This record gives sequence, structure tokens and C-alpha cells, in this order.
Amino acid sequence: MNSRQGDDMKEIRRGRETGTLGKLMALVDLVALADRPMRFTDILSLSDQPRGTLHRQLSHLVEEGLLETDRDGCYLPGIRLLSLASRSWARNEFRTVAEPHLRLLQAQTGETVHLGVLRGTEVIYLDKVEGRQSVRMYSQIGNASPAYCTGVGKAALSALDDISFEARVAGLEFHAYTEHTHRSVAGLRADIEDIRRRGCAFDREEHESGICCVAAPIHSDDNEMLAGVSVTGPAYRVTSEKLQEWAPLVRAAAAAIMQDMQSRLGPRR
Amino acid sequence: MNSRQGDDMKEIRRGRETGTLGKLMALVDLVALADRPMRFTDILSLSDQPRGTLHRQLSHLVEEGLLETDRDGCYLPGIRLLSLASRSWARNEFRTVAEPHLRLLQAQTGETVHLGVLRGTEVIYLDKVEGRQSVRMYSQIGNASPAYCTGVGKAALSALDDISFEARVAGLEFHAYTEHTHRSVAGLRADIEDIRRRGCAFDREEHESGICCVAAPIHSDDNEMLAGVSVTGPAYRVTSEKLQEWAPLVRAAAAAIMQDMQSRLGPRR
DNA sequence: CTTCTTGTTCCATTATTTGGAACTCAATTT
DNA sequence: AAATTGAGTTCCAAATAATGGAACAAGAAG
Repeated sequence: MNSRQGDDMKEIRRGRETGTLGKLMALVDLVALADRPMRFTDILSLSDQPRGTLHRQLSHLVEEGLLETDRDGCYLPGIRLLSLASRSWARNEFRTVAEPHLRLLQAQTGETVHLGVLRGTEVIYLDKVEGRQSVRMYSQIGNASPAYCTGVGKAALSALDDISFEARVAGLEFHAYTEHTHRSVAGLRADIEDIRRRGCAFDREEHESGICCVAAPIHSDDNEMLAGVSVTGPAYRVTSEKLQEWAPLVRAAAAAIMQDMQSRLGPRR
Repeated sequence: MNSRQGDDMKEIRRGRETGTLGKLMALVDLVALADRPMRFTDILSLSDQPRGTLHRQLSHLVEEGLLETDRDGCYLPGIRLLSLASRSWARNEFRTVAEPHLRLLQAQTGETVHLGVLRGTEVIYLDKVEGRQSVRMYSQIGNASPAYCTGVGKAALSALDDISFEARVAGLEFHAYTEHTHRSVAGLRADIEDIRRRGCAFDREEHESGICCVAAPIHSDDNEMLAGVSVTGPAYRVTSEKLQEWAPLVRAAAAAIMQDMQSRLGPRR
């Protein structure tokens, strides 16, 4: 109708398209998040672009190595992504500072230790330290999971004050991964309040059946960075008593990481 | 002069800029390859863009999560890279097919096993299986190293015919990582000829002092995909005799991976 | 053989990027 | 205190790149 409405729309849209790059990255996401190689036509139907346009966009992405094509002409995520990520991971300051503490915590508990950062309402796992049973290292690194049903995610959320918390979870959709998953903001809110009091979060099979964890929040003083550290294991080994027993250790690890971050960041500038 | 020359130039240029995306990815590279957080002005001096332009480009990259800024305003690789890479890695067909063979080879030799693919004249490591001593898993995954001084790289190159080999290494610059590193195409060429005859490549401290390896080539029948698998270890443990002893095992692993790839790709289509 | 489906190329139109200059805001020097 | 420098940000006419419709290939299905 009028131009004001148009402007409002623009501002409301979360991922406001960053010109050309935004459209291209949306395609990369589309291909990377799909769980099978995508044909040209598959992508065409999911992205509403004209054929000619889409074709050129994909060509550019392939040329830059962000996507690849297999011999059937299907599109896959490109290897250049791995290459770029490996460097960013190896030199990530937060991760390198936290690493020794993760190892200590792993040694103390014998179970798998995770480090994750909050990104909107998702947790992205930055590191993982496993014990002997080397099932598959790394598999979790880089993974994104919902904050509301993971220990690390809930711990990170608990560092927010009420107003920031509500702003962040507004409009969040709850997916019932298990019968214990929170189904509404109300349930999550109550849990978060407990977590604030307790200083650590429990995940009792909320994200995956048979998997429990205890996590503690890590955050910068201005809450610009929200993260968490957790100890995870199978429910038959990780009983409620174990979770209680490990809670102080996890809190201590989180505290140590926060302190190291401060002393690392302070003097630098 | 004439248009032919122009066309030739275009074809010769490796990273021909893909319009907007090419320029932006060049910036991502610049930031990701630097070994310290980059200030706006640092980037300004390295990329020859006007200030205004560069500023908008970086803003877009940050908005899309490919880059991030720390509290000092320095630019770092973004966490979204990790997230995208993790998905591409987890579902990489070649890697998943190869994985069991890498594990077997690791068990047979007790040393670290690598899987890498050739990209131009660089090897990118796709997977790594280590034994007990869990120094730092993953660290190598995604890493790019020159083909001419790594076992995997030389093995992959050996699958090329003479013409393709010369075309690929034309203009290659040799950096002397150790005293054993090849310094010229001539030396590399001779080595490659031996590798072709032998069916496997040796790296005797050519890339890193004190590190030796034996590698075998993996390639699709049309040589569109060139890769290699290797067993690596410290020189004091990995003697020449060991390398000879492991050579058949490595060749067998490579052969098995090739066969699995074929039977996987064949029926699919 | 004809008709779909899938993928590729072309080019005038349209929208985005460009780059120079002007501006802000500290920190440093005079 | 005023002036100068350095670092980063914003603006807008001009240059450039992206767009999208249509036409063109090339198989596969009917």
C-alpha cells in the first residue's frame, strides 16, 4: 500500500538478504542442510529463482568452491568450506583457551565433554573431548542443535536476564525430540530459573533418548558471548546421582574458562 | 592485440574472479589465512579496495556469518563456516566409504592414517585416524598442504599421465620445508616415475623434519577425482624397513577404497 | 515422431556494487 | 585548548554485475 509498510517488512525480516551474497549463501545453506545431493531442479523448486538466474548463481558457487557437482550433476557442499573452517577452528581463541579445561573435566568424569556457543537460539559445538571409546571424534564439532533441549544451550540461556531471555525465545518453535523435551516457553522458563539458582543445567533425555548431561554457563561480562560446557553420557551410566556429583566439577571448569578468557582478553588490547 | 589473447589469459588465470562473490571470498580467504585477527586497516592495505567499498563488503560478510568481529573490531573467520563444513564433512560420500578402510589400516600399522584429496597442486586432508596417543584429533582435517612434498599428494599426482602431470605442475613454486624437499619439477618428476612403477609414494621428511610416510593413490577411472591414503609416523619409529613393510597394506587399502567407490557409484545413478 | 523434462545460453532491463569524498570521533601533537 | 592525524563510517551519482524471460539443446518418456 504505502512505503512505510514495505520498510517495516524489511526490518522485521530476520535474515535480511545481504544483496547478492545473501542470496548465494541461502543456496549454500540449502545444499548443505539437505541430507542428499541436490539436483538442479530440486534446488529450483526450493529456491524461487528463475532457471537462468539459479543456473548462474550455482555456477559461481561451484567456481568458488563453496559447492561442488558430482558426476550426475548433483550439487554438494564444497571442500573449500572444510578448508576455511579448519583454519578458523584451529585458531579460535575461545576454543584454545578452553581446551585444557575440557581435558581435565574429561579426565575427572570419564565421560564426553562438549564446548558449545549460543548463536541465536541454537548451540554450535566448538569442541569435544572423548575418552577411550573412540566411536567417532569430531562428528559433533560444528553441529548446531536447539538451545532449549540441550544442556549447553539451557546453561547459556540461563546467563541472560529475564528481558533478554524473553526477547530471544520469542517466537521459538518447540519440537518434541523425546517425551522429556520442553514443549513451551513456560516449561523452559521454569527450568531456566532453576538453572540460574543451581548454577548448572541438566538434560535428562530431552534431546535424545538415553542421553543425559550436566552443563554450566560460560559468558563474557557483557553477555555478548554466551556459551557452555557439558559432560554427556548414556543414561544407564549417567544416573541422577552422577549428574549431581559432577555438577561442581562442571561449574568449576566453566569458572576456570571464564577466568582464563578474561585474563587473556584484558591485557591484550 | 586480438581477442584470442584475452581468452587465453582468462583461461590461464586460476582464481578468475566470479563477480561479486569472488571478491568477497577473496576477503574471507584473506582473513581465514591470516594467523591473527585483522583490523580494518590491515585488510585495507592487503586488498586493494577503496575504503568505502571494503567496509560494505566486510559488513555483508559479517551479516552472513562468514566473518565475525571481536570486541576490538578485528575481523575473524565466522563460526558459520564451521557449521557448514561439519555438514559437508559428515555426509561426504568418499570419506564415509573410505573410513572403514582407514580404520583397518590404522589397526594393521598402529600409526596415523590420513585420507586426502588433490585440489590443484594442494592436498586437502579429509580424514585422519589415530591410534592411542590422542594428541589432537582433527587438527589435520581440512588442512591444505602442497602436493609435491606430501605422500598423499605425490601418490595422487602419480595417477596422472605425463601430459596432465606437466600441465598441473607448470608454474609450481617449490618451497624448501626441509633439506629433503623437492626443489624443482625435475626432482619431483623423477620421484613420480618411481612412484608409478612402485604403486606407492614415500615421504622421508620432505614436508616436516622427523616425519615419514608411505602413501598410495586413489582415483576415479576418469581421473576426475585424485586422492591418496597414507600411513604417517615419526622417523625414529617409522624406518625405511617399516615403510617397505607397510607399502602393500597401503596399496591394498587404496585398492579397496577404489573398489568400494565404484560399486557405490555404479548402481546409484 | 512428438511431447516432457532437464539443463544451458543469450541479452536488454534492472538492481547492486563501486569509489570518491565528506563526515565522525578519538587519540595525539602543537 | 586548538589543530592534526588516524581509524572507521556514511552517502550518492556512475559503473558494473545480476536478473529473468525466452530461446536453445539434448535426453527420456509417451
